[in-house]
Amino acid sequence: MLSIRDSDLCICQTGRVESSRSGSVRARVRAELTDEIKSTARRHLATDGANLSLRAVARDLGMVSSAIYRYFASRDDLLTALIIDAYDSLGEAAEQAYASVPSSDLDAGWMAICRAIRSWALANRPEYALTYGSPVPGYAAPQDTIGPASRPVLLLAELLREGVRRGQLDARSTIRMPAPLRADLRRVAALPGFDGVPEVIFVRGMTAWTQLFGVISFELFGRLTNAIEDYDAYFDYQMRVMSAHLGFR
Amino acid sequence: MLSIRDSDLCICQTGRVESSRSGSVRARVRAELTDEIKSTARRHLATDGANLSLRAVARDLGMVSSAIYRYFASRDDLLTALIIDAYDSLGEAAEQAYASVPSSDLDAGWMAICRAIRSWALANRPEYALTYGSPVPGYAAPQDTIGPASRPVLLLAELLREGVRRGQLDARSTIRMPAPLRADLRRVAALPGFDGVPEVIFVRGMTAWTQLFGVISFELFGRLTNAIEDYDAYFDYQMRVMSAHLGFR
DNA sequence: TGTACATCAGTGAACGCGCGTTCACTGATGTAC
DNA sequence: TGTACATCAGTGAACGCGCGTTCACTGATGTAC
Repeated sequence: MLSIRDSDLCICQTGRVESSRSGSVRARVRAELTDEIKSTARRHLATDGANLSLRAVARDLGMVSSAIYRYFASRDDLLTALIIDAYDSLGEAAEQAYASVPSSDLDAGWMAICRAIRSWALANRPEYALTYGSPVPGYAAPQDTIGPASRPVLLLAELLREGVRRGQLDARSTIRMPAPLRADLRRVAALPGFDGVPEVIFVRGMTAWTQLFGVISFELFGRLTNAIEDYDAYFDYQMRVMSAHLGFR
Repeated sequence: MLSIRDSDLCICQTGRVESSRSGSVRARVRAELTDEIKSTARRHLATDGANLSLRAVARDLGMVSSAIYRYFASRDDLLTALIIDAYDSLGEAAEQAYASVPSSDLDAGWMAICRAIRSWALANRPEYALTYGSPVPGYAAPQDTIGPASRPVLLLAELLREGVRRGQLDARSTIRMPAPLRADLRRVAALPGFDGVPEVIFVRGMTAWTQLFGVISFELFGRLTNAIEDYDAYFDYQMRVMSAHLGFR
């Protein structure tokens, strides 16, 4: 309780000096407290999972529970904010990893994305469960989450487009696709971000993408205990298998 | 409320006649009510997910909440019973599907297992989320769940062993496995049920297995909305890709 | 077959706790003149 | 620079609800003689 109040006062005192030039102090304090609420809530996710308690968060911050309502209209709104943040931070981590690799090396790009996503998941387990685990009972994700949620997968699309552009992806197929599946893939390939990726390659991308999250979920949700000990080696191997499946050359 | 009480009386009245020969009536009524509690709880899983409420279940059954404690020692015990039942019913469904196909046709066996598991998941969404989704916050699965939980994957092992026995699985590998991964796989291959499956084949089985649950989870947890419409076709295709990956011949 | 006692299912009240959300209010911060 | 008013953050009490679990009790079912 004291810590918050004290820091508020500090900010106000220093803030008052520059209040006229750098936007209102109130706005800055507000932004900071919003962040603090979110990060406290994030900590609670670890133990409570999706049945996150507003009151518990408020208690941790030394506030009265009703004060949270100045920042979030409801518990679900707070949850939504956490979900959006999670997708964004995952997306950013993956984007940075991909950017750090020469775009000519598709295999390296793929492995960088995979490893970044797994690292993020390991470092942010509750957030991973929240976003890629079972849906939260009684919670329906609003439209605002769609954009951030597709950020990671758009990176896959970028990788595939790059491969196509460079002629480094083999578009021949061994397994015949049924017509309805082809139709679905064609529709997706028309969406912005995915345009220009042939169906055969796109479906391979989906296989690899599913495998990526499948392996991570198996690891994090405990499906590999008593089987795998060296998770790093296992993950890397499985992603290499997918790299081969994607058919970079 | 009335329905339960009435049926109890019915059973008791007819039961009294044959009480001496077919085991105690009490035991039978007890077993029936235990089942009824579980199936009511199962219905609640659909809306409440893992934060299942004992009181709500009792209410639905027209009992007082404390009465449940005659059947389950705690809420977690009830949850455990549901989890065990889920694994068992999934395992049985998969086993039956596999048994209905000639054991010489490995591809057919694989597809039968996959489709049975997906069908079960679609028909039992909350149970799927409970067993293969994110772990329940604050709940630690006891030892009793391990057996049932491995029932489905033992079927994969059986399929692989059959393939090895018949010489229908190619044990050559294209991607080099690092030593620690090989060690892990060797350890698993020594467990009862998996014995005799070469590492290379076993790791392919894990790839396919991960993909199976990955695709189902993506479908059920809403990761494919706005992309795939014909889920059946998509699933079948992905499992065929895995069949090819397993390398039956 | 009948009686006496033990077992057990279900009751109802209580304990002690939690939660999300609303609302009238205080007092501090920001703004316009 | 100083004053008057509007905005806003945080309070504290309350509403109405939920929960898991315990416990002394009643009355029915089962068992042994």
